[in-house]
Amino acid sequence: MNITTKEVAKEAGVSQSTVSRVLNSYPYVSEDNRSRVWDAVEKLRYQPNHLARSMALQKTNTLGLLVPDLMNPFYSEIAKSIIDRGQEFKLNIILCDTDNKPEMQKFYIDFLQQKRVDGIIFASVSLRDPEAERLVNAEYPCIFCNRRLKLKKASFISSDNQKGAKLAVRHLAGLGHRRIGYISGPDELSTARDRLMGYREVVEALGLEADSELVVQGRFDRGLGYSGTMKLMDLPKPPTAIFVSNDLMALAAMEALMERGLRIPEDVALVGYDDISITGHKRIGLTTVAQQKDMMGRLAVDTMIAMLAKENGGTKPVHTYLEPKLIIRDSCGAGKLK
Amino acid sequence: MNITTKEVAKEAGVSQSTVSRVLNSYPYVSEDNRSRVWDAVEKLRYQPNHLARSMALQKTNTLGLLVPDLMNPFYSEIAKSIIDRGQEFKLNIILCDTDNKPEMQKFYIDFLQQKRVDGIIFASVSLRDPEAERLVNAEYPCIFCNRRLKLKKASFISSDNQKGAKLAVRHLAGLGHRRIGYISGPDELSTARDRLMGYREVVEALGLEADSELVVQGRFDRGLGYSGTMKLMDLPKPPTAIFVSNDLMALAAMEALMERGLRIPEDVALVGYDDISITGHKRIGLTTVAQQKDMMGRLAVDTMIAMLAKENGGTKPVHTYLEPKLIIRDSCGAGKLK
DNA sequence: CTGAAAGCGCTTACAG
DNA sequence: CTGAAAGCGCTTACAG
Repeated sequence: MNITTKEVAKEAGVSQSTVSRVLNSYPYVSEDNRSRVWDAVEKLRYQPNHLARSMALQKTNTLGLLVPDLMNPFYSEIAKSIIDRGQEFKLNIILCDTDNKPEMQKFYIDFLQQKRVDGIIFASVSLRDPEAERLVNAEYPCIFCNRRLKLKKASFISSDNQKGAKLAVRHLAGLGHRRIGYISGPDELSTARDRLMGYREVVEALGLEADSELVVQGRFDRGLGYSGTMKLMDLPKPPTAIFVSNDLMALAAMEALMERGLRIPEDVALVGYDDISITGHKRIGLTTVAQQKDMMGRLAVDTMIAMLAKENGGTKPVHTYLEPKLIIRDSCGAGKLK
Repeated sequence: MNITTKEVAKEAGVSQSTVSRVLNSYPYVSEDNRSRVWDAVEKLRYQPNHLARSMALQKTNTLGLLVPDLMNPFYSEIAKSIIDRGQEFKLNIILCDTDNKPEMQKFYIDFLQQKRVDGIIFASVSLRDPEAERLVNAEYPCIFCNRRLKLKKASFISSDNQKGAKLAVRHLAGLGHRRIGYISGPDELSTARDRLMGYREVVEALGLEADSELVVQGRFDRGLGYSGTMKLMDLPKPPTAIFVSNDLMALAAMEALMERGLRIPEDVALVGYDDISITGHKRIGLTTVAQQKDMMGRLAVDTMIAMLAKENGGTKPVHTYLEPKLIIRDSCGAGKLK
């Protein structure tokens, strides 16, 4: 069925070794043989077998990518960026959606290792992730993208989430808000934890109201954005502004506020996080903190390539924090000033 | 570095053949040997090498999936559905985003073939796609999902797009609209062509206004939704309703109308297609035609599995049209009636 | 510059 | 029930 180098060799009247050398542009092959091989390749429509090649080379030129939720546009953008960047370097990406489930993550890690990927990029990890830690400790090539691992020797490319949160809260405070609610993400994720720290820091620094019930625990999914908002607005003294730790929840928060008949930003100001593309829609106009998603993906790939280049580690881990940026739209109230 | 069956065999004191038999739950192995092998596997943390296995078996248990645009939530949902369904059958999916570019499609087809995937699911194909046709004619296992190929012997799972468009246009007509604009997709795509046919059929059947300038050519991306709407509203006699052939463009159409100071649905009614999740947001409220995305993905996988099961084709191609469903929200004007 | 041969890590007739 | 051996399709020292 499939053509092999053996057939090509026969057709070209050379040995398999020579075919292989031509295919891999090995320098010392006579021009004559070189062109005969290429002719045969074309004539037979030869397609190299990556499996066999990977077997012989002991590397697959393939990376695994673990994302927690492909349905979240934030992650489809990250994934796209990683896939595109990988392709520039002829690196294939196997994309796996862990659905935020640790057991899925474990399943996919095993799977990727069995596929003998050259390394794994995690966008799905929690601060303390035993499986991921095991890999890092075993010197298996891993890069953490967006979410980082607590483990110091693990390399990551992340946003400066603490700073992002600070931008958001300071902005709200600057607009006169003293009582700012916060809907957080799962505490075991670095992104959620860092953003919460940023929020708290500004609340303290600026002497904003700091009742503990102003912070509600979310889960980075739609549902919690809704119920969290309801909970905040049910407070005896509800906040005048809400900062939501990701856009998906902020979108739901917006709906919760609408359902209550509250106007945004007049009654409650709202700020999200991530800058997924729909937030810029005129009907939405959500003020949010943008992350350099594309850069994050690119750097994750570049860092992985660097890691794979040095034979056996020895190199220092890379810890990169990308600059976040506040995108001011209508939902915070500042947009109206213009 | 990596443990092989050889090591496991040695550890268990049996031959590689026996290890292989145990690993693949081959029936005739003594209980004794069986447990020794499993013990060794655990002790050594053996991970089978899929590459070698695929080489020997001449199948990879992997499918390629080509989507035209991962950034469109419609396709990330399709992809998720296919990946999830694949996993239930231990089929791995390599997801490739062709970015709607034929040359990318060609690149990925080659790539997937080199990876020796067992088959390819196309969600990215145009009606006349030479590369895809070549594969189908060569009896290479292909399933077309959502977009179909003109070629009769190709199997596809698609929505009944003609019917979907008819539902939308009839609904608008039922609300009293006689002059309905239509923003189409690229003519070479089955989805676009079928929807256009549906639109035309209803326009004719109901004797609606049928000026040719009521139909503008779009490209299934945001930009064209915007400019197409502008073009329609610039008409000497603009339409009172616009049907847009996908939600991404409809979202942009919404913005274009807002920019013009036109109210939806009071001044212009709007209907989209796809029912991507954001259209249900309270701030958006876009009436749209829902496709059975999840079912489409599942069936694509199931059909592929059936195709792979029968040795050499001979079986008839599968042509499945899934039922679309009109989701009525605010943008068409009917929502207000309640 | 070139070819024969071994090896990558599995699976599976074949013979016992 | 079990093992030795060949084969899947490449690559690469090794020897010429």
